[in-house]
Amino acid sequence: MVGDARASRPRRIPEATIVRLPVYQRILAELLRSGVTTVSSEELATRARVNAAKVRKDFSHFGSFGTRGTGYDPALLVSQIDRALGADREWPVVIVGIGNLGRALANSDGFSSHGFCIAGLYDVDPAVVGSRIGDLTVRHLDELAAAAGQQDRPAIGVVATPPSAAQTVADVLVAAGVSSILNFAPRVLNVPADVLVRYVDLSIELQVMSFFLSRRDDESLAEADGAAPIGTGGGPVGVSQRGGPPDRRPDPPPS
Amino acid sequence: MVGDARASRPRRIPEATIVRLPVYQRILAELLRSGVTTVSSEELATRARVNAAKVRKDFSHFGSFGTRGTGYDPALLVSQIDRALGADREWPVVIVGIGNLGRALANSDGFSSHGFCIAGLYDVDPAVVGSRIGDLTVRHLDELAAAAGQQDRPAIGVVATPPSAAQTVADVLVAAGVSSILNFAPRVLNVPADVLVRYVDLSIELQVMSFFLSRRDDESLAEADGAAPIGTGGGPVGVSQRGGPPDRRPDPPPS
DNA sequence: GGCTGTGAAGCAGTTCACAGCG
DNA sequence: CGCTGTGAACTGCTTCACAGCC
Repeated sequence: MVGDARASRPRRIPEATIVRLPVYQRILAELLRSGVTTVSSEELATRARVNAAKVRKDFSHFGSFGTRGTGYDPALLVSQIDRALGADREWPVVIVGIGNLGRALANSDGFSSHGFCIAGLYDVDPAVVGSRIGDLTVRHLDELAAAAGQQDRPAIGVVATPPSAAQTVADVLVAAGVSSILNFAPRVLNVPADVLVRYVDLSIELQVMSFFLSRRDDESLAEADGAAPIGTGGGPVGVSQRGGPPDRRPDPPPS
Repeated sequence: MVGDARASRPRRIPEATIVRLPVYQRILAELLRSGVTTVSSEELATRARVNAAKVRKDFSHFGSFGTRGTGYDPALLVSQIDRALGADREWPVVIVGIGNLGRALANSDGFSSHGFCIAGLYDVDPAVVGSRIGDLTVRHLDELAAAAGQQDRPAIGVVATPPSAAQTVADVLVAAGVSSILNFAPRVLNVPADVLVRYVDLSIELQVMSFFLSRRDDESLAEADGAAPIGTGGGPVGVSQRGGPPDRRPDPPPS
């Protein structure tokens, strides 16, 4: 809102905001479906379980779409968020590792919605290669390597293999020209500096929960101290949060 | 390190640190297996793709386990991290929603390792209820509700249902006495303030990647500006990071 | 000399609180 | 008067830089 008034150029949106946009979007889409034509930051904040000021600041990073005294138009917001997220293009995704998880992902509709299409399924197990999932045939990983400098090369690679194969697969993906990798294997990946890796890691999530669970136990045992429990403000379990937003959760690094 | 010298009481470990501990632990376990008896913060940092100072500060939050001039003893670190994470206890986990994802989770060894045990699998689909996975039989969700005030009640609940069922399932989990929920459904959950929810959301991850992908495209188009690309320091793609740590990734809130 | 442990500086993200517009 | 948009304060995390111990 200072220099550049051009609404087109996003100019530095914080990553923390980016991660919340899809959540708002989901909520807005639902409101739209139920015929709502205006929504306040307060209303959205409640549904998203965040602070209303955060909602307003998040939106302010890419424009002023609200009407003072009234609120926001869900339809407008949805389209602006789509644009900010780059959902106007379709990114081809390949999934490597067609076990239970890979299959779950392939069937998930997290892809079909919102500008992604599955461009290929890969594995190395002869028992799996050649089988069909939806209208796609699982191919051998070697064929992915061959897809290298092709015009049809994938933009995003999903690693759903056992950890022991993850680094090798990542190498193949990078060689095939992928520039973002979503890694479900519990392993830090080594990739070139210009490739983005994000991690989804069940066992980290569980261990974080374990931490808060035992923390809580410790606290109930130690019901003696001063006034506040230990946490930041009045939070119940140390850092952790009122039914949701311990907001934030890093992703592991590569090996 | 100020007042209480008692090594037992963790005294406020930042959540950001907690999330990295499992990563270090994994790396340390591997080093141990290969017979390494000492490791520097630098070495660990490289493998974890983080800054060495961060590694040292992370450990410093729960004690001084290193030897100056030498490094850390992996075995000692592993045991200390385990303790900090509360891995000395076994937390019973229930999984609700036995589709592809639920099955993948049930078969995953993210549970068996590190102090978790699957205490129950639940679904509502008659085609699934009664089937066996490993040595567990899938039960009807109603039986979970019945498990309420029991001594054997689960500590952690995993929601692996379609989004439309997620809130209902969360309610049942809370009623059954669960105090942490790991939600794989793309939906913000409403739970009481003392229940911790963490979110794992494929479509958010993809959309974040989409953002960075289009961001990058925009940048290559606009190869004109000043010296630095746009990002914080010298990072290649705005915020995003050298092959890994855009460190951080919030979780959506509940509806 | 090497590497840990840690104050202090720096930075990112959140929250407050209010000015400004409808 | 209500609700957005935003400077400014604040909180938490990261990084630097170095003192201290081996």
